[in-house]
This record gives sequence, C-alpha cells and structure tokens, in this order.
Amino acid sequence: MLSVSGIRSAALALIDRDGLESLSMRRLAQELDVQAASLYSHYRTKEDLLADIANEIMAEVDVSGFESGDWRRGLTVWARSYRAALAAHPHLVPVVAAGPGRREAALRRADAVHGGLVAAGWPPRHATMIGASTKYLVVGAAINSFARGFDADVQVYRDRYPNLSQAHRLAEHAAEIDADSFELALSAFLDGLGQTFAGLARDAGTGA
Amino acid sequence: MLSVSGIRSAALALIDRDGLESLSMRRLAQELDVQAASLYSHYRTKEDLLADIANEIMAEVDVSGFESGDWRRGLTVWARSYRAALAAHPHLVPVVAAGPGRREAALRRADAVHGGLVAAGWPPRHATMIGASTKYLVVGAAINSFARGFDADVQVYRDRYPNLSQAHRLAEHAAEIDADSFELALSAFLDGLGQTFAGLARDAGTGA
DNA sequence: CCAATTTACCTAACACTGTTCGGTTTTGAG
DNA sequence: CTCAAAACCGAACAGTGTTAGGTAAATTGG
Repeated sequence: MLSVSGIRSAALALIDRDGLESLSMRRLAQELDVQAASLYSHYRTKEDLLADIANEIMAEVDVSGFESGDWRRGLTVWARSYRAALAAHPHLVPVVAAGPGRREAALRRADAVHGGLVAAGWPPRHATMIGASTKYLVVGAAINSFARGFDADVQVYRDRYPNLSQAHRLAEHAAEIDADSFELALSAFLDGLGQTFAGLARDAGTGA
Repeated sequence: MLSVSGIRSAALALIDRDGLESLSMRRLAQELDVQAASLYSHYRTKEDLLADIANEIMAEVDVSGFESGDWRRGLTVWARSYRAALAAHPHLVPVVAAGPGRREAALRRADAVHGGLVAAGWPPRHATMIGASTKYLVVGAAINSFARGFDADVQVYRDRYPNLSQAHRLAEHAAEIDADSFELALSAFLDGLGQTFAGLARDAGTGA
C-alpha cells in the first residue's frame, strides 16, 4: 500500500536517477505499481509533493554552530551543511532555490540563524542581511555548480577565449573548482564581515 | 509577418507580465495573431527561444570596469549590472540561472572578467574562482529575491518565530532589504578578497 | 463475526503542453 | 510573370497534471 513517505522517497530516487524533468505522476505511479490517480489520495498536487521533498532535504542543514556564541563558526557550519544538502541532490536544486519561504523547517532554521547572530552581537538588521547574504552564496553556488555549469563540449571554446583556456582545461576538475570557489567566497565573505563587525564594535565603544 | 526579434520580444513581454509558467507556444502565437506551428519556422524549440531571450538580457551586463586595471572596481561594476539585468526580468531568473554556459555573450564576458582579474595581478586559478564566486552571489541574490522569497501571508509566521518578527515586519520593504543585503554581501566579499590579495602580494615579495 | 463506513485505488476523461507532418499561401528573385 | 523558397496553417501525436465517479479493500462499531 502507498504511503506519503513511500511516495516521497520513490520520487526523490527517480529525480536523483533520471533528473527533475523526467518525474511525472504517471511515471512515479508506475514505479510504485500503481495508477497515477492514486497518488492524489496522498498528495494534493505535484507541487506539494516537490515541496515536501525539498523540506525533507533541508532537514540535513545544521544550525547548531551558533550555540557556541561564535557567529563565524555558526555561519560556516550552516553554509557548508546547507551546500552539502543541496549537493546531495543536484537535480532538485532549482526546486529548493525557487521554493517559497513557506517551508516550516526553513523558517525555523532562519530563525535560529538570526537569533544566533544577534546573540553574538550583530544588530538585528545586520543579522537579517547576513542571513540573506549567506543564503545567496549557498544557493548561487549550488545552482551554478550542479544545474549544469559549464558542461560538455569544451573543445569548442578553447582558443576562442584565450583567457578562459586555463579555466576550461579544468572542466574535468569542475567539482573541485566549484568546491574551492565556494570556500573562497565563504571565507572572503566572512573576513569582510569580520572587518565590519570590528567597525561596529569600535563605533559602539566610542558611543558614536 | 513574424520575425525572430518580434517573437522574442513578445515572449519576453508575456513572461514579464504573466510569469514564466504562462508562456506557451499557443499563447505566444495568439499574442502575435498566428498559429503555434508557425513559430517553429523561426525557432527550432521553445528552449531555443528562451535561451535567446536570456542571451538578450545578458547583453546589459557591463564588464568595462576592468579596463581601469582596478579589479575591485571591475568586479563591482560587473556584479551590480549583472544583478540589475536579472532584476529587470524577475520571472526569467530561473532560466538564466539554470542556463548552460553555451551562451556566446556569457562566455565572452566570463573571458573579460578572467582576463581583467589576471591583468590586475590575480593568479589565474584565483581569477577563475573569483569569477565563479561573484556569479554565485549575483545569481543567488536574484533567485532568492524574485522567485518568491517570503511573499504573501506574513502574519502567519509572526510570533511563531520570535527572532524573525523584526525581519518580517520588513516584508513590505523586501526589495530594499534585498538590495542592502546584496550590497553588504558584495562589499564584505570584496573586503575579504582585499586581504587575500594583500597576502598574495606579500608572499610573492618574500619569494615564498 | 458481520455490517457500515471510510479510505485507497482504478478507469476514463478533460484541458492543456511541445512538437511534427503535409499542404497551402505568401513572398521575393530572376 | 515564373518559379523556388520561405512562411504559415490545420490537424494530429504523445505526453502532461488533475478530476469525477465507481469499485474494491480495509477499518471501525456493534
């Protein structure tokens, strides 16, 4: 017999295997030895199903790093686990990215991030912006990396764009470059925030 | 009579008005007083059409800032104009984001960015990663902002997530918060890169 | 243990989608 | 004015998400 979680995991498996585009209600039903209409006894729409799957994936994201009171550590743990969660299911990145803030888990996490930053000494408005910025980085990296970044026919471009030739030689090491770029972006971002934070503390100390 | 550019701009107008999902070949044809099949005399597939539109939008992106030899200025101009181009057509962001590197204009720009960074003194590998990182930021910001960030029913979440209440009061100022977050992320990122750059120069000077 | 009711499932269909085939009309060149 | 090439159209194909109505199975109440 069908179950919500059974459908969910079958759909996720199908997406991971064949890509997002090849998930159709009929195909999913077939995978479960059932007719398509039956799925609608468990999920109101396909969108609901996808949102539920996205929700499940986001459960892996770790915001516990803020408990230490060290905002830099909190952000690092959060961003890395966030990226890892997306990387585990590359075909689903567009869904998660375009997904609305309606997701329960996502909101709880956003709350934890915001709270952690404020507790560590950031003004609330900064906390909001930092949370958003970090998300930008993670989601942007995930989309560019996993939703077909450069791809395939590399030889075509070689010689045509001299400055890129070096970069394209690394198309095979794309995963490595992606990971390194993400780490570079994250640490540069955090370093920059560190300066800002120091500036804020100094201003507050001077009473300015 | 139909023309490639006529179809393109009609499609873009339709997307901007009614969203990406409501662009169908039949509807687009109707907008042009024509039958759907006729469109296929000008575009091989709908995907081709979308790619062409995305291409057109990216034409606004400005990489001329690198000509000054100031990499920080070059990146700033690039990132801002990139974001502005995406913001001008929010419904199209997913298409541009998921779009392959196949686009001619995109590659030419990537080449300019890479070349500009190297000319300013960055090692090639760093240049590649910085280009990628900046794109992460821009695309991530665009997606989170425009593909339904928080949206709608705000009152539901109030009180439930105390740390977020402040943020949600600003749901109406979402555009402003997005812009500020992007600027914060960009300047923090660039500040961090500045430190890295200084470190590289020092190491090179020491012969290390 | 049987009856009643809820739930799960299936068949069939609707209104759409992107795309193609074959034929007709329009257009522009020689 | 002719003729070839290009543009356009009607109809269809295979596929999509989703729903209405009916049947079978499982669960509950007596």
